[in-house]
Amino acid sequence: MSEPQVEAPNFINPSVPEPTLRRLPGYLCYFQSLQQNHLKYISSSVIAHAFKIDPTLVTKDLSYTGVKGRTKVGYSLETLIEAIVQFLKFNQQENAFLFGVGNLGKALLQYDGLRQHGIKIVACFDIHPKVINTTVAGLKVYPLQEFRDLSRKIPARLGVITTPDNKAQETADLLVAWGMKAIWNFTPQSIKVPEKIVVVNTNIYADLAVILHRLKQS
Amino acid sequence: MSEPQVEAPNFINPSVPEPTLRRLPGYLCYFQSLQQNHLKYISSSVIAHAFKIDPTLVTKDLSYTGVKGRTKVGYSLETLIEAIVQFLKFNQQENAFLFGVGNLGKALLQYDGLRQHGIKIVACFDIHPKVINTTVAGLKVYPLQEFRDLSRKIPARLGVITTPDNKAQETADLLVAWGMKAIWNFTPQSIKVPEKIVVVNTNIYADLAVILHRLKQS
DNA sequence: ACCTGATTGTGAAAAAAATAACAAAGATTA
DNA sequence: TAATCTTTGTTATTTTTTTCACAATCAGGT
Repeated sequence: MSEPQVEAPNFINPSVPEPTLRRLPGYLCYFQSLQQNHLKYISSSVIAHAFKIDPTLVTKDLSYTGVKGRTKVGYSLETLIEAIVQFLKFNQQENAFLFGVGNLGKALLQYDGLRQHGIKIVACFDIHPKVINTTVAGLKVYPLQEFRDLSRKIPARLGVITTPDNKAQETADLLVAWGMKAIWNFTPQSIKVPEKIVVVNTNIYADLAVILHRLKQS
Repeated sequence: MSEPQVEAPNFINPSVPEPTLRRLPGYLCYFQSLQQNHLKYISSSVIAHAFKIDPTLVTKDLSYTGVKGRTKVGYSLETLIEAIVQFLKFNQQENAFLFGVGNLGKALLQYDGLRQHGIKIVACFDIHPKVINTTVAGLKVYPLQEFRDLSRKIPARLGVITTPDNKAQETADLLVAWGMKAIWNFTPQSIKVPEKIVVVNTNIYADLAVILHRLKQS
């Protein structure tokens, strides 16, 4: 634990494959639970078994974070965890605005997990009088009109869209207009934004489709 | 609209690629919104543009559902929508049990979208006295002990896990023990189940990792 | 001091997915 | 009626991702 096992952070960073990026948070969660059980080291084959993938793939995924394993020992959990957290920027606070305080919006606002992974929702908005000015998870719900003002007062680059599906596009337009750099879209509706804006869609129906398809096959 | 444009449903079904399966619900939502705007036909190039992917890819995805497009016209929206719904089994009711009535669990219970896509949550369970016997979205919250009995009375193959992370594995074990065939795991924790059980993980941290990575690059 | 066997890490091969190229069909217009 | 031009749909190619094969390392035991 004395010498640094992490090297070449993101300097030699030949564009991480997206599948790798998507697996890393899963590893992280797994490693953290192992660490709570007082484990110190883990090998790629054990990880691979837990995730039902090939050990080589695990090795390659982990290599992107810069960690080095020790022959016959495996990877240090502590080092791995720190490296992945840093690599994924889960320790750097990123402010976010949330739009649409319905069931899902409320769930996200009350969810500790986002905070623990660097996302701080700094304000939330809605257009329904019934929720406006109520408080959810310690945050006042503002009318959408106030987004413009607040976006000037509070620095944030990320907008979370949890509106009804048919409001997704106009909300996205608004976010872009007031300077958001990234949009996390929880509606199944595809949204159109300028080239440079980062958009990531979280669409549970995609997962549902996979479940139903596999279920009917088996 | 008179002759059937849908043929070869899933007979000649050379295992649909998972990426295709995951894109289809997005198309469906898009088509439905277009239909509400009284559009009748759509071409692969327009779809491709909306989703920022290659038109050929759209064509191939749609071909799995058995729909045939018309040269110079495109695909009939009505036919497409019906074909995708049938293909993804969104019109066949699938009963589900939900475990863990926290923020996320409640949000899912109150969410109409699942019902509209064939998922009917028939009962929900928790272990905390504070929520047991309360009612959420018209469903009584049962103590986990009653799962065994209820699973015998109500036929269901799908279990939804929305417990805290550290309860995911034991919940999964219970689901398997009482005959669930598929598990939809909303915790980031990877779970270990017998070979034949279908598991799909919905892990928002995977999406978060992609956002943060793209955000820091740009 | 020397095996032994588990483990990392890398480069090659295979598989999967996306894109490109192109042929065929058929609305639409001249 | 013929020409044109958009669109589908198929086959080939390229790119991406995963898996395989194997060399190098080195803890732990003999």
